[in-house]
Amino acid sequence: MLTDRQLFILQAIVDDYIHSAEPVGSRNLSKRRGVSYSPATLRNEMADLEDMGYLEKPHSSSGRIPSEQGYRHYVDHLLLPHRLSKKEIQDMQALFAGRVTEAEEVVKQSATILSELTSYASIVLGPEIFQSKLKQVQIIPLNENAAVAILVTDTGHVENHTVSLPKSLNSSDLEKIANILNERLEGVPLYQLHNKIMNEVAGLLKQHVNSFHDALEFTEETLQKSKQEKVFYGGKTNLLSQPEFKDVDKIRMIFELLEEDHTIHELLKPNQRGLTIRIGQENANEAFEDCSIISATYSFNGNPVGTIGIVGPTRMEYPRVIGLIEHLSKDLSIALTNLYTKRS
Amino acid sequence: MLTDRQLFILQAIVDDYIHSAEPVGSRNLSKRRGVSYSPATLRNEMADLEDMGYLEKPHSSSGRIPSEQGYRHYVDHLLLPHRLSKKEIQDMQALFAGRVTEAEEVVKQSATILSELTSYASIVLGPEIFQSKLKQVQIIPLNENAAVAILVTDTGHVENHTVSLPKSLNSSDLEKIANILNERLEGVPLYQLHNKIMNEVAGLLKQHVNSFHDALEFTEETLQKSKQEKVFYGGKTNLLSQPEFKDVDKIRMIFELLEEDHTIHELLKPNQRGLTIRIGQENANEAFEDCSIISATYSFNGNPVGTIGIVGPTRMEYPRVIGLIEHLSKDLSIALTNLYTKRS
DNA sequence: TGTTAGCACTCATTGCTTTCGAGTGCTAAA
DNA sequence: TTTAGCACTCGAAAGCAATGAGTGCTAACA
Repeated sequence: MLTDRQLFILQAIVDDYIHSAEPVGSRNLSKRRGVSYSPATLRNEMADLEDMGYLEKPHSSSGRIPSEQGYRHYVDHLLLPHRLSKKEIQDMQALFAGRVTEAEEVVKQSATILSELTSYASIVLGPEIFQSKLKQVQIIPLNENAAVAILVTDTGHVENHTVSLPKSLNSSDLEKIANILNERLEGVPLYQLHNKIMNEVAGLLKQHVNSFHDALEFTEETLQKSKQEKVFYGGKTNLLSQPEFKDVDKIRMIFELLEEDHTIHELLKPNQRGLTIRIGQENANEAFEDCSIISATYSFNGNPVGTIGIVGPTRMEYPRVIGLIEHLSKDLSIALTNLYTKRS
Repeated sequence: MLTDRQLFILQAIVDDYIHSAEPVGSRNLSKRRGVSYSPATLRNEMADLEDMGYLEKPHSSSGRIPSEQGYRHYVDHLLLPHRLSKKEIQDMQALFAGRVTEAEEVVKQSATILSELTSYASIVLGPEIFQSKLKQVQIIPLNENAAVAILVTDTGHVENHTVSLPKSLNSSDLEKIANILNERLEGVPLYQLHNKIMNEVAGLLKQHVNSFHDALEFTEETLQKSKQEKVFYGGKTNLLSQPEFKDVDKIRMIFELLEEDHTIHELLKPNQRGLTIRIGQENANEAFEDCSIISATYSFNGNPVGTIGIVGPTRMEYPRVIGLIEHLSKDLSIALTNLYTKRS
């Protein structure tokens, strides 16, 4: 077990290294305000901390840097709550000051703000819209082969895609189908659409439309949701300013990974609620071995529907980033939930 | 004026440097197949070419590299038409093989393909939709304060945004407004909407809706087009593999510029028709001083509506990139125009 | 007169030393 | 238990010679 003094020293070293990016030596550490031990004492303690795996040396005669275990212990036990500055809070609240009408838009802007405030890169997932409810369906024929299907949800989200138009359906059929869908499906959560179609709509279609098979297929296609994996990035370029990524190969691996939306989504998708911190190898991905990712879920009407996260070097300003993410994820959840419950 | 031999040598040097990224020396050049001059002769000619500004030396005893003027001359006078490979052509055509129903989607995918085929970064602008015609307007109230406005164009493009709902308009007013708009504005090109509203719609509104002033403002807001500057990027990460950008600061400047959509749009917006090649300083932007940009407009029903472009180092594979861009811009124009004219 | 061989020269790159200094571990004294 | 002292380590920076690909120039050659 670590003594109080060891904890204090570990904390001091991590704090120092986070800001300097330079290995911390005993001499400098002892000069730090608040530290009243001599270099020699510190050396002894630092050697012990290294033996226990909390610190490491880049080479045998250099200062110490925190190991991943060191960061982990710092994050788990030594973190002082960080006071956000006025400006930080204002910048975040400015997001919600305007009329919040579209969830996805706000979420995208969150990514931007977050990367600007942290000068790391941000990743934002979602919001997953399958919980929101269908408000209206529009089918707009474009030519004899294709139509645009538009789904509007109660959260103001609009999805659209083109659907192919079976020859067997004429425009009066389309109108009927649209009417049936709007009548039967308004207020139905998106994830239940498929069931509802099979159980209720199919029967009505059979009753009112001639070529039932085509009509059913067309209906299914019309109500297809866009792929769920919405991944937005902000401030990737910020990473280029970090000294640990001055090597182009390293940053290339990171950037290549950040283009794989699917992998990123898997990595960050909202499984557990609340804040997650992954340090270095904990990310289980070679490209991220020198990165830490801090992420938090945000929720919509009480259910987690997305994630906001920050990618930076393992030497990350944990206290501040955690403060920002916690604050923003809360604000975001409130804003989205307001948006949701205010609907008629 | 350059002699034939000088032209030949210039071409050989540019070709060589483009592929090796190493300064070209007389000795190696003379060993090149097809070159039958001795190193000494080449040295004389190279010195002359340098005096005339077509070549330069990184330092006094190194081989030559093309100057910007050298690239310019190469591009203007020495370019051999490049035969695209089967695979390249296939990859591009695969874009249009499927059902092409939405212009913007195809255009985005063009950016991806282009960056994959070239291993440079691609920039794609547009398509500017203001020429397309309004097909239908939908106004869907979300709550007492806001509604979603949806515009569908004859090209299958769907725009949507939220609009605030004046208290003075009730749902029957909204229905009336939507009816008037659809009746009067179908088939009207988007850029004429404003005029049409003022000239024709305003009168009808006054006639049918009580609070005329609110209604007019609401209508204007409803038909607001999204901002015209659509800029898509592909394969930025490719640039990290180029030896000229192994310096993080250089690449950071480029990436920062590539985040300024507005500047990029200004730089590439379709002014003149056809192919444009900007080499190094011709881009008039410090971040691009080591980059060349090759771009071509694509058109929609005969009018240029967008641009596809490639950003790479000045040492770019000009012949191949030009071949690809020309081919793709033509295909794209045809595909879009087909899409357009096939509409009912 | 245009081409080429020869040669001295240049300069980035590489590898090797040296120096410097911040840092360490260890021992012994306080 | 803490600290002063000291020898030691090792990366970074500086200096230096060797290497070699390249040049410009001159003189010989066809």
